[in-house]
Amino acid sequence: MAPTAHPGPAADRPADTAVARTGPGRPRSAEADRAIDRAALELLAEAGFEGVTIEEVAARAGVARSTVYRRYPCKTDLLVDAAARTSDDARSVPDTGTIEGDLLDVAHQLHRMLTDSLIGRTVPAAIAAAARHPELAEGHRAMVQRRRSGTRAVIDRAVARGELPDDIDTDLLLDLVSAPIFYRVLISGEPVTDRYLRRLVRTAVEGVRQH
Amino acid sequence: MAPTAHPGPAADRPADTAVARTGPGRPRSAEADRAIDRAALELLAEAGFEGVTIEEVAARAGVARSTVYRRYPCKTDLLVDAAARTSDDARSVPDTGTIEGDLLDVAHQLHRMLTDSLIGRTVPAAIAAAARHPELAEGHRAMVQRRRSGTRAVIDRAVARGELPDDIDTDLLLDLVSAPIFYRVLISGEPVTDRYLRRLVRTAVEGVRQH
Amino acid sequence: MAPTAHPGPAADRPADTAVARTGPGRPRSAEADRAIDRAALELLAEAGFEGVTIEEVAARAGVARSTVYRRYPCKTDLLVDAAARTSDDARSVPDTGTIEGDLLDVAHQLHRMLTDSLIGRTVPAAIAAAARHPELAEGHRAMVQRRRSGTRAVIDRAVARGELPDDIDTDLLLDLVSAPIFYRVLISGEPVTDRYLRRLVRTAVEGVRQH
Amino acid sequence: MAPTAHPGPAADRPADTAVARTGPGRPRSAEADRAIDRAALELLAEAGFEGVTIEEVAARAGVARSTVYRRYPCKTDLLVDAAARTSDDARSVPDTGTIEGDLLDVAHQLHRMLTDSLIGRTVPAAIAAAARHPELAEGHRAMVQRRRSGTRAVIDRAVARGELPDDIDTDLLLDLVSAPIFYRVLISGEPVTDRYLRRLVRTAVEGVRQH
DNA sequence: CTGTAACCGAGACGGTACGTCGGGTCTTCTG
DNA sequence: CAGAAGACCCGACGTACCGTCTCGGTTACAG
Repeated sequence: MAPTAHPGPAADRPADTAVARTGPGRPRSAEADRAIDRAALELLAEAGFEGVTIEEVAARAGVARSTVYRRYPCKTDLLVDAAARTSDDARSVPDTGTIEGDLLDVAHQLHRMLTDSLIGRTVPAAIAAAARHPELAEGHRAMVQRRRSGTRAVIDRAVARGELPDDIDTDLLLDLVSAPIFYRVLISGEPVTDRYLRRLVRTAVEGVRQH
Repeated sequence: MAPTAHPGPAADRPADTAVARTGPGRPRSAEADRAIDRAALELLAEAGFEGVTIEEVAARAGVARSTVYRRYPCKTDLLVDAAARTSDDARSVPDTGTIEGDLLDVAHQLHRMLTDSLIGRTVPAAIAAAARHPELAEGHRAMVQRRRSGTRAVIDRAVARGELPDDIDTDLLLDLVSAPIFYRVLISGEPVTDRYLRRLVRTAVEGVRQH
Repeated sequence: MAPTAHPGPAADRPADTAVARTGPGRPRSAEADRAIDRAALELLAEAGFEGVTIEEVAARAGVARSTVYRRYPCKTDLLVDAAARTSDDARSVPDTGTIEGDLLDVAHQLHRMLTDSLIGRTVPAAIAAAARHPELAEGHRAMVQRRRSGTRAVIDRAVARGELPDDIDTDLLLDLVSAPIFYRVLISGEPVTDRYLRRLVRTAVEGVRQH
Repeated sequence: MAPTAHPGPAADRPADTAVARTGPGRPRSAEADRAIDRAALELLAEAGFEGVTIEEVAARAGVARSTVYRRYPCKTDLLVDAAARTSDDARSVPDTGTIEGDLLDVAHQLHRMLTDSLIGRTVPAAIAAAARHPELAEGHRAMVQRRRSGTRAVIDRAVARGELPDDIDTDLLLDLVSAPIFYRVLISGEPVTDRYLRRLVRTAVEGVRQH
C-alpha cells in the first residue's frame, strides 16, 4: 500500500444509526455487512494488516470488490470498523466472593480471549497498525477499557467489602494483573499456566495491599 | 506483497561468519551491508512493516535495488536480519545499592529503549510479524532475554544481600516490572511517568516479598 | 526477454468479433486499443522488436502499463496483433492499359510501402521475429498475399487482353517483380530508382513471355 | 537492451591482425576466441538478436562472462564480428559450360546457404539489426557482395562465350536470380523447389537477353 | 403498478511495488 | 597479465493489488 495519509474517520453509513433510516433505493444487504466484517477479521488474524487484501476479503465474503468499497473508503477503515463493531462479547464480571478468586477468573478470561477468540488474534496486527493508524488503535483500546471497567467493578466491590484498603491504586492493580498476560502471549512467548496466573494474582494483590 | 509462505530462515550469507572467508569474485560491500540494514530499520520504525519498500530502502542506502535482493530474498528476510543484527547495545546493569533503586533504573532503561531507540520502535512491527513468522520472533525474544538476564543478576544480588528472600519467584518479579511498561506503551497508550515506575517497582517488590 | 516459448496464438479478446458482445463489467476502451496498436507499431518501426518496451508503448499511448498487459500477455503478442490488425490499406489496383504500365505502378507502390509506411518499416523486425514466432509471420504473409492478389488480377487482365500468353507462370512473374524490390531495400541496400523499376518490369515481362 | 547509440566500430583486438603481436603477460586463448564466436552465432541463429545473451554465450563457450567482454565491448559488436569472421566458405564458382547450368548451381548454393548453414540462419536477425545498426549491415552486405562477385564472373564468362549479349545489365540479372530465393525463404515462405529454380533461371536469362 | 434511486456483480482504468533477469562495469583471487 | 567468479548499478520484465470508474442487471420503497 502506498503510505497514504489516512483520509478521514470512517465509513459512509455508520453502523450505529439506530433505526437504519431507509431512503429510496435498494437497501444494503445486512448479510453482506456481516460477511465482510467476519472475513476481514479472519484475514487480519491470519495474515496481519499487510496480508489483508480487499480482493480476498470480498472473495471470502462472497461479494464483489465494489461492495466492500461502497462501505469503506479504504482497507484501514474496513479493519478499524470491523474490529470496532465486533465487540468481544463473551465476557462476564465474576463474583466468587474473594478478590483473588475474581481476579483469577478475569485473568483466565483475558488469556482465553487473547489466544482463542477472533478479535484476540487480531491484537498483534492491531499493535503494529496502531503505530501508524491511531484510529485503529482506538478500537482496540476501547475494547481494553471495557474489559478494565468490568475488572474495576470487581476491585471496587472488594474495597467496599474491606478486603482491600480504600486508598488503593486501582489502575496499578489492573496493570499488574493484565500486563503480564499480554507480555507472555505477545512478547516473551512463555507459557501462561493456571499456576502462573494464581501466583500473579496473589502477588499483585499482596503488593498493592501494602500502602 | 503476495501472501507467500515464508520460505526459510534467512539471508544467503550469514553475517556471523567470523573470518568472512573470501571466495573468488568481488566481495560484497560491507558498507552497503551497513547502509541497507540501517535504512531498513529506519523505515521499519517510521512506516511499519507494510510501509517498508525495497525501492525506498535501496534509495536511502544509496544502492541499487538488486544489491538488496542479492542479500535478502524478500522483504521479510531483510527486516528479520537487519533487526537481528542490530543489537540493542546501549544498556547497563545498574548498582545503586538497593533492589528498588536498581529495578527503577532497569525500568527507566526499558521505557527509553521502547520509545526512543531505533530497535525499540520496531517492536510493534516485530510483534505482528512474529504471529506469522516464528523465526522473526526469535530475534526479538533473544533481545528480550538478554535484557532479562541483566535484570536477573540485579535480583540475585539483592537476594545475596538478604534484601529479598531466597525462595523468590524471579521470573514473576521480572514480568511484574517489565510487562506493565510494554503494556502501557504498546497497548493501553497510557503515559509512563517516573511516579508510575516508582510505584510499580515498589509494589512488585513488596508483592514478591510475601511468600 | 526471457527465451520463453511462445504460449499461444493471440490476445484475450479477438478484434474480429463482429458484434463485440459486451459481457458484464466495464467495457474496454476502444480508444486505448487504437492508441496502443499505433504506439506499438511506431516503436517497432523505430527501434525494432528488441527496442520495443511495454513501458514506452504505454507512455506513448497515454495509458497505464497494466492496460497494455490486460490486452496482451506479452510483448510478442502485442506486436503480432497490432501488426495483424493494422492492414496496409493505402493500395490500389492500377489500370493503365498495358501490363508493363500496371506492373510499374505496382512496383512503385510496393517500394513506397516498404520505405514510407508504418507497416512497411516493421517488415525487417517481422522477418527476424518470424523465425521464432511463426504466428507473427502469418500476419505479414497475409499482408503480402493480399498485395499479390491485387497484382494477380492485373496479370489476369493482361492475359485476357492477349497481352500475355495464357500459359504464363503467374507466381513466377509476381516473384520477379516483387522480390528484387524487397532484396534491394532489405538486403543489398542498393538504391531503387525509377529507371531500375522500369528495367525490372520490362525484363520480367519479356522473360515470362518466352514460354 | 537500452537503445544506446553504438559506440565504435569493433573489438579491442582486431582479428585480422596477422601476427597477433604478443605483448607481455598471458596471451589470450585462441580456443576461447573460437568457442565464443561459434556460441554467439549458434545462439543468433537459434534465438535471434534479442535472444542472444552474453551469459548464455559465455556458458556455451565454457568461459567466464568477463572473457567475452574483454574481447567485445558489447553484444552488438560480438555478433557483428563473429558473423564477419565466420565467412561462408563453402561456396564455389561453377563451370558447367552453359550460363543456365552455372546460374542454376549458384541458385542451389544460395538456397542451401540460407536454409542449412549457420551463417545463413543468421540472415533474418541481420536484416532486422541492419535497420538500426548500419555497421552490422556492412558485414552481411560484404558477404552478399562476395557471393555476387563469383556469380558476376560466371556471367562475364557467358558474355565472352557469346552466350549472352555484351550490353547486358549484369546487376539486374544477379538480382533476378538471387532476390526471389531470399524472398521465398524469408518473406513469402513458399517452397523453393528444383523446378522453381530452373524456371527462375531460364526466365531471368531470357528476359535479359532481349535488349 | 410503476418509477427511480440505490444496490450488486463484474471488470477496465491509472498507479505502485513486487521479485526476476540481463546488460555492461568493476573488483578480487588464482594461474 | 588472462581468466574465473561474482558484486555493482541500471532498467525492463510480467504479476498482483490498490482505489476509482463505468457498465448491465436487480431490488424495494414511493408516488
